[in-house]
Amino acid sequence: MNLASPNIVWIRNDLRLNDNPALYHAAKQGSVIPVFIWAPHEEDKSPGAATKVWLNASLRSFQKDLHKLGVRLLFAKGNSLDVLKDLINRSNAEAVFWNERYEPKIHKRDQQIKNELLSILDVQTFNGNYFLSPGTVKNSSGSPFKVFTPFWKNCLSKVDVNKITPKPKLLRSANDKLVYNSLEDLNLTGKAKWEEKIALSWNQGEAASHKILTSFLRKSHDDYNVNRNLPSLNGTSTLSPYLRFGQISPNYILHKLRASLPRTWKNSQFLAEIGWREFSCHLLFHYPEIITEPLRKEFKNFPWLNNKKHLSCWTKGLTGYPFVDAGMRQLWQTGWMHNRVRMVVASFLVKDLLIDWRKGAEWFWDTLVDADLASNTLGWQWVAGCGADAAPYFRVFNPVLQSRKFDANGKYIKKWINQLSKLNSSEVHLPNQENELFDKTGDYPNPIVNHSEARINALAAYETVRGSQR
DNA sequence: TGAAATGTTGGGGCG
DNA sequence: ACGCCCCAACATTTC
Repeated sequence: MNLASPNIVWIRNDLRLNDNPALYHAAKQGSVIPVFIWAPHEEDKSPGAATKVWLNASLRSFQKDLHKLGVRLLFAKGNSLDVLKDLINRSNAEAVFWNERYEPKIHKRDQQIKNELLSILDVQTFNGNYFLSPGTVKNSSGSPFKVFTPFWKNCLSKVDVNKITPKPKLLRSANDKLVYNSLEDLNLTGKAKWEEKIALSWNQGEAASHKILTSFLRKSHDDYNVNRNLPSLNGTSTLSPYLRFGQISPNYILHKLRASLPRTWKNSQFLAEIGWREFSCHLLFHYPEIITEPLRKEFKNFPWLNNKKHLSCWTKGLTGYPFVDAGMRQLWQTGWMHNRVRMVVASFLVKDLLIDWRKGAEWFWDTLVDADLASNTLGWQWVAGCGADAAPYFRVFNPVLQSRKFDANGKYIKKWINQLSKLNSSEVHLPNQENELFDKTGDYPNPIVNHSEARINALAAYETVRGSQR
């Protein structure tokens, strides 16, 4: 251990000090050089606009956190291997540490980089962002689970509940002279108003995620099963973007949950939702082609309509179904959408409009601050009925009934659609039906499709899939 | 982590 | 008092 031969910590989706095994072990073995490399061309899918806004703010925050512990976060752009090799040469590093990622292309890239670097120096990689490494959860016949419940049961039986890596107390800086780029040089954000608005509507740091978790466990977890479905409340944790960038880890959440509910934590529906994130990651690891292909092959030739005008109405929140439009506007304005509403807008796109789930996944990928390749892909396939443990195709959400059920007084709708603010709770779920409401709703559009007709069409399309299955 | 269509039941109006 | 019908209300089946 000496300052002349430091350890490089390759920072990726792990912008945290707590429970960060790569950072911790590097620090334990000597001085550290943390580096973030912007290489969007190496990703399975180049990060979307909203994620870049989040990433930008988060990197700034993490830079500060590291600085407080005595080290500078380096920024670079280009090919990851080239940057790492250059940094190794210039710093005389003796080892490189990182926390693993499991998206297919990235995972393959990392394996290649690891092999390449191992001929020069020591490389240590860790599973820091999931409970278990993908590939280690199999059923009795040795294949991956395709149904959530048995997967999760198996997961819970294997997970090491005490596995949490301490926060390093002080980091020894290796070399202050090394400079690549500034955060601004990475050009993650422009000066657009929406970018600023999204950046300001959140507090992106690791510390913020801990506050959110603490407050959620104290105030909201008890009523989670009911309140998580009501988008006008803050019944969900809103931790998704923090999990996406590793500002908080599943192990850390589990650690706090167990402290809060020592006897009943295993039954937590909230924890199960983190389980779905795990499930998605493991499935994508085993079936890399599902980013673009349906997991259930019989959906390969599904007769999507892909009406461009309809797609455009959906993205803009102009479908004429208030609950759907409110969700799409919340997404556009904040980079986030309540989970219940995500299911409804997704069902509307895929089933009422018969637009390919991949179009929806693209839009979410670009607009969600928590856009994660595995969760996004599997979530959309689930709604479309072609994924794992998927909603049966004949389960078609009625956007008006969902609205009445989960936003009875229209509070959520009115928050996001100004034109509907004057309607009472019986009018707000489906206005503009050839009646006198027109004066109250301004230019809010009429429904672009009739739901009951759309439902019949969707079921007919499903028949063709069932036919090809035989 | 649906909703619509269809079936069943039982109370009450009424001839 | 009785049978008949209507139709909520609930249950089951189907998509």
